Amino acid sequence: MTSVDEPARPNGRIRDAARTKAEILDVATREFARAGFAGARVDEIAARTRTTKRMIYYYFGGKEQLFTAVLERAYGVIREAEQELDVEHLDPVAAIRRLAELTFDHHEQHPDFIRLVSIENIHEAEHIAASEELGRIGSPALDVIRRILESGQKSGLFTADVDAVDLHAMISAFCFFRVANRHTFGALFGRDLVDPAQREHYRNMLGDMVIAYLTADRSED
Amino acid sequence: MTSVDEPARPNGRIRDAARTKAEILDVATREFARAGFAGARVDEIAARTRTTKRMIYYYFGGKEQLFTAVLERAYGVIREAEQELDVEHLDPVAAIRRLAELTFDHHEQHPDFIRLVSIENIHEAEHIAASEELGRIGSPALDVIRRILESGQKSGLFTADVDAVDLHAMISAFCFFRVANRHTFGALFGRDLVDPAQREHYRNMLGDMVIAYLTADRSED
DNA sequence: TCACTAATGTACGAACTAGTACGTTAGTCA
DNA sequence: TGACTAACGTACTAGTTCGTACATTAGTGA
Repeated sequence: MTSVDEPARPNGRIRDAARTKAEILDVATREFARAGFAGARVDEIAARTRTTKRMIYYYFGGKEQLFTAVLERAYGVIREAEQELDVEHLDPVAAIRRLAELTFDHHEQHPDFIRLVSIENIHEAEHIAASEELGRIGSPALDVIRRILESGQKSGLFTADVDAVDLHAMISAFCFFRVANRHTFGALFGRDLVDPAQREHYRNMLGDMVIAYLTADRSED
Repeated sequence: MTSVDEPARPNGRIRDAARTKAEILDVATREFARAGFAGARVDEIAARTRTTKRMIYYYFGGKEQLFTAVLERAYGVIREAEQELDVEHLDPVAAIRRLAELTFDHHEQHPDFIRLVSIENIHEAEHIAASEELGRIGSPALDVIRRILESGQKSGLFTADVDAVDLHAMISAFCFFRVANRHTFGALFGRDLVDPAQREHYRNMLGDMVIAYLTADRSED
């Protein structure tokens, strides 16, 4: 996330629309992720920036639109990361495993993003629906999966009938759940899914699961 | 969930503590699931019951404790369902598949429960932590998984090193994500994970995934 | 250098919202 | 049958929270 700090002019205020907007988005991301949409406080967000509440309304229009902007930026970060995906020089099995691991890493490194997505689902994705930007972005990762799958299926390594969106859902489900449901799962089963000591274990488990699914012989059913 | 309706006495009020409590819990479940903890309105809950806000405070003490009570009951429903799990007469492969399918079905049939759990995770499971009842319940499903795994491993059907809690996490992740993230996933990828026409497809996918993972040969890595 | 506008700050209000003080009544048990 | 209490209702308040009216200033282009 774009964090900004520079020596504020001794007395007078500095004018920098881009910086002010970015700072509001930074703080708002944390506040919405912390407390949910209804729980987040516009006054609290304003207090934690170097500007005032007035500016939130000036730049974003309202709480609702601010949340949408926060979501847009958060999804933008993922999209960028996905665009740098470079796994297609690997053989299909290694490529899928690597892609799954990168999803695993990204989710782990962006718990606020996970929380925002959970929150947006409580609101039935109404902000995504209201956002032009979010409506039209595809998923670079999906294209990558599509190509790897095709190549793996052609060479007979993978079971024929697996769909890219489904595989993406499977990988996301594992990675998302691990971070999003960390707290209830920990409280109920006494196991921290995000324990650093278990990180490699779960990372391998994900890869094993996906590869096992893709290479399994399903004729026996 | 315990829904209650009976002919209200023409004029006078009826006194039935159990019914009043249950009715409050019913309505509160829906309201919290709809809007999250902070977004839920105590007045709204009261308005939708046949009693008044006063009673919510009389019986539960406050909004926070009401949410905890709602969670306790919701988890109670799952626990009951899990106690009726009857799969151990099946061979290990069929038993695990059946167990996964029952989890799949239960999650699908209780979207409000899924939402409550998502909400509780936003609040870092603080209500579960505050609840004696929820702290001490184990998971009947977990015991079942443990026994099936052991039997499957003993007979050499399953890979040796799989842990019951991990397998439970894997199954839950798939089932939970499908329901919880339905809206954002649908908005971004144009696919409804809970589309009835795709139900059997995803139900099979889950079973295939779990069995493939459990029976895969991991020696080659 | 001056006028003009984008950017900013202050102060305030209207509506909402969790929670409570106080009064009432239905059922029950001695 | 009468007294006692659990169960219930009404009306209100204190504090919060989103949003805005109004005033101000920094930068910029003519």
